[in-house]
Amino acid sequence: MYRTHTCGQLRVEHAGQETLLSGWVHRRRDHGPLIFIDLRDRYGLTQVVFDSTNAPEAHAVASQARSEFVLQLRGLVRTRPPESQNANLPTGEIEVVASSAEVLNPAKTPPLYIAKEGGEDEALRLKYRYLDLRRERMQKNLILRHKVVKFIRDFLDDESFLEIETPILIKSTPEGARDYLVPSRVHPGEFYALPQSPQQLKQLLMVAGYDRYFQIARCFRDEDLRADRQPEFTQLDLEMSFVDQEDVLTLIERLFTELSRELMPHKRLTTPWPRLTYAEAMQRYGSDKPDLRYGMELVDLSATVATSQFALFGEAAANGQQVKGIRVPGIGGYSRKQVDEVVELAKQAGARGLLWASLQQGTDPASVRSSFGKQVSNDEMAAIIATMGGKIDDMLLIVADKPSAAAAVLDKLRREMAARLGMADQNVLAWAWVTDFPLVEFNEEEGRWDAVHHPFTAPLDEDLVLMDSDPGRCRAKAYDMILNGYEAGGGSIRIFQREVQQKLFDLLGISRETAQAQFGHMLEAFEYGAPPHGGIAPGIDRIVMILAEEPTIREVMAFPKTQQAVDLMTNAPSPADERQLRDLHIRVADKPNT
RNA sequence: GGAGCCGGGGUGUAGUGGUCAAACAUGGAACCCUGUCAAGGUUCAGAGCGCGGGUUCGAAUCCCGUCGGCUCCGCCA
Repeated sequence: MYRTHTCGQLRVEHAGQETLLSGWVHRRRDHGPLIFIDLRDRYGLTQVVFDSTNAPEAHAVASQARSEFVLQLRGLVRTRPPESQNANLPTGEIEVVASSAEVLNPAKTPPLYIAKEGGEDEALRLKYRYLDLRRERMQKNLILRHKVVKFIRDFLDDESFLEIETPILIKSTPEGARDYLVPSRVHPGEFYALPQSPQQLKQLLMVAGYDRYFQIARCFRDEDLRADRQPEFTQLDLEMSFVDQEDVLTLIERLFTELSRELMPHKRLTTPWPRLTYAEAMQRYGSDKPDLRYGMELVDLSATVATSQFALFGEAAANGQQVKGIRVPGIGGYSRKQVDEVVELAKQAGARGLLWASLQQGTDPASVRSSFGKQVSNDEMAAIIATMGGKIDDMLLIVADKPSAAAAVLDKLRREMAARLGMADQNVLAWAWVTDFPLVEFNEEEGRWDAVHHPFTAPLDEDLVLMDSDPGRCRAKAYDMILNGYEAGGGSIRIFQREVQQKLFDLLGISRETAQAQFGHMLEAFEYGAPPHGGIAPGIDRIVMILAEEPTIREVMAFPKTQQAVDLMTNAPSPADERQLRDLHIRVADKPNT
């Protein structure tokens, strides 16, 4: 036996009991004849006292112990003298007086401090992840993650959902993200793909009659990484039969509202969740995943400046462009250098330029310091200020560009300014729905229509006719759940009628042969009685990241990869040996020079 | 594929052309110390500044290239 209690367990009521503890040396305070060791495991810290007069052998062990040694000790629990109790520790009212002790395993000086977090290069944390994971921050996050997944499982179980596993080795489909491929040994030259999501499989489960399915599913996408994107990540994959969009939204909203209240009781949220159409979100925020914790909405000035003599405004109106801006409060006093930085930021986001006007001196047009004051009349400036609701000490930032570019630039500026000004309340969970996404969008490069969500997404009933006449305006029964400026999940009601599916394939330029080769199993399945169905896939990593107030998804994953998709701990990926390659019928064409 | 930031004892930083064969803190070693909880005190050891070129009388410091980490754009149905 190694322990009778954990290091987070003992309290005053245990005083007088004999205890056996095992754990890591968190801190050691050596007073010579008296040594204190804080023994740590994932349950907490317990102070152990080693007294050279009462237990010289145990004391000798303690004097040899160092940080992160694994120790086992036996001793008596006792209430600490009142003046030496530690209110900061749950176990702070007691201590264990060691009678015997043993070093189960010594430890080298660790490259990371376990007791003191932060500061070091993240590469070091990733290389020694098993040490990093000992720290409170990662422990807290992984425990929260466990609780989130547990809550989801319990909730869905209560709602009659079945958790069903789907294969990791599946058929590659060409659309969407780049697949991770796995070579087949048995079939030379052929490959499995790892699922980008179990999309088709869950739809086939609906055909199979498992009308309420979910899975905590690992997904794989071979694309470049971001703070909120890893090559493998986890989704709550969920699908329901005999439902419309409202049924899915209602259930998921209830799940995550209850989850938020249960696990994050100190955070506020708005119920019912706000709903925005895609068009509305783009118009008001320039983003399909706006952070609703603050305002600073985009203002459309196109009408205000439609008749302006200022060439930039006039041309915009003539070319079907938009003039839009945001009002940033409190930065009217920005120096020329600071303003230039903001302009530079806008250019990085794709702006050709950025107009600005400082209301540091107030809203009288004559007192406004701006980049375009000489180009417009006082009346025009006054109209712009009025339309944007300008107040003293504001900075107005304005772009004139095609709608997509204006949206991208103002979204970037809105987020950057909100971050600088600390406008987002950390104690708010701004859940919301974005609905009515376009069904397809035109791919300029390839000269064809692409599915915005995926090729099984149903169009809105009333927009069905647009699939022929004006596909770009055809809306879909597709929806995203958003949270604090992140896409927390997305889903749709699927097409379950063969004719509509064929119509969409035709629109996407997928020939019957191609459709048969790629989706034949789906099309065939749908001919055997497919129920109306739809679903959603919330991203577990992102949601936990936001709940934990962490800046990256890596902080809520046990063993994440770097931006180059490398695991610094195991050094994956690594070359395969010749024997393995031969078995897999693979020859490496471009070997790096080593 | 592109842009930006970072890279120095075990760890985190100061140092932005000579005063630096590199300072401070923490960690490490040794000793002192019976109530600490970031314990305290004394002493000692520990890096030539990611790597490779270049500029200069002189380079952690400037320039070029390269490698690694991060952030962002492209990409992510």
